Amino acid sequence: MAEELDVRDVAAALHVSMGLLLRRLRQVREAGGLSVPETSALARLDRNGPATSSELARVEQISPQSMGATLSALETRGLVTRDPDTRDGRRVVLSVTEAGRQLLRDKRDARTELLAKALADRFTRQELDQLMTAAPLLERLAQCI
Amino acid sequence: MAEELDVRDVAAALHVSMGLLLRRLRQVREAGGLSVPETSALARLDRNGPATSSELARVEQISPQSMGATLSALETRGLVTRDPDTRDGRRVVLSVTEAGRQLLRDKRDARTELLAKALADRFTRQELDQLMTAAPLLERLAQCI
DNA sequence: TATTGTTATACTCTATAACTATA
DNA sequence: TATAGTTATAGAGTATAACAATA
Repeated sequence: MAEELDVRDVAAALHVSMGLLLRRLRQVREAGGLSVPETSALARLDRNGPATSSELARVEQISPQSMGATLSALETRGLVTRDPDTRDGRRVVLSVTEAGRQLLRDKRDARTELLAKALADRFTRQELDQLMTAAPLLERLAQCI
Repeated sequence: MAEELDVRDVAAALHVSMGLLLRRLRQVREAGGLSVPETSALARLDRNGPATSSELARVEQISPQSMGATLSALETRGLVTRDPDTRDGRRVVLSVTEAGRQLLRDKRDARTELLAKALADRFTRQELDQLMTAAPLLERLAQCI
């Protein structure tokens, strides 16, 4: 009983604080910066290697149509390329370009930089460890709901 | 040096996993349920007591206009009331109604329930403790960026 | 002048539906 | 028939700008 209540408290606390944090982060958009879904899709493509739009939509938990729009925006900016699959005419494989990789590596994602700065300035080493421990748990949580 | 890189890793990991989780949560909307910002505003009003629209907008990190729209929706559903401040004609004080309190208490927030269920089913006691430790840190992070 | 709140408008992200092309 | 992708349309959430009322 007490345990179940406790789980609900964890859920509520996480829900509220993540919502607050992401609302704040979404507002950050430097000139030339990427939107949240663009950043997420590009980073995923970089980490996991080439993939189709449908596959990306599945792992990122959005509709194929939404992912298509996001990828079109990235392609227009030269950050990803579309290559038709020669063995299956329906498939189009997306890859990160050198420019896309550069953008990810050159610490130019304004949101992540903002977060990093705040973390460095206002959090102790121990607190950073605690957040680092929580991050993969949050990702796992997203995948199992 | 190594430490600064580490902070950036924490930031990136948090950013990605929170984005994924919230995108997933936003899709959950039971009949009669509240949207994410509605839930957040109502819960805030319940925790902190009566407040004006501007005050709520500040703590929730959205524009006064957006908060006004959210509160109108909550008022239409009878979950909050608007009371003019007799000493300052500009101010309108919002309060949670009994129905609003009931809705918050009766564990009827589908998103938080979904989270709680996943947490109870798939996470160990230790992992729950780690997430509980991280929640207030995330909230603090939201407030200082 | 400064503050609280409202109205009008537009942009971003996402969804669903309908379609084409390929398997 | 089933799958990959595109196009069209709509809705939610948010922003900015302009305004009215009050202090």
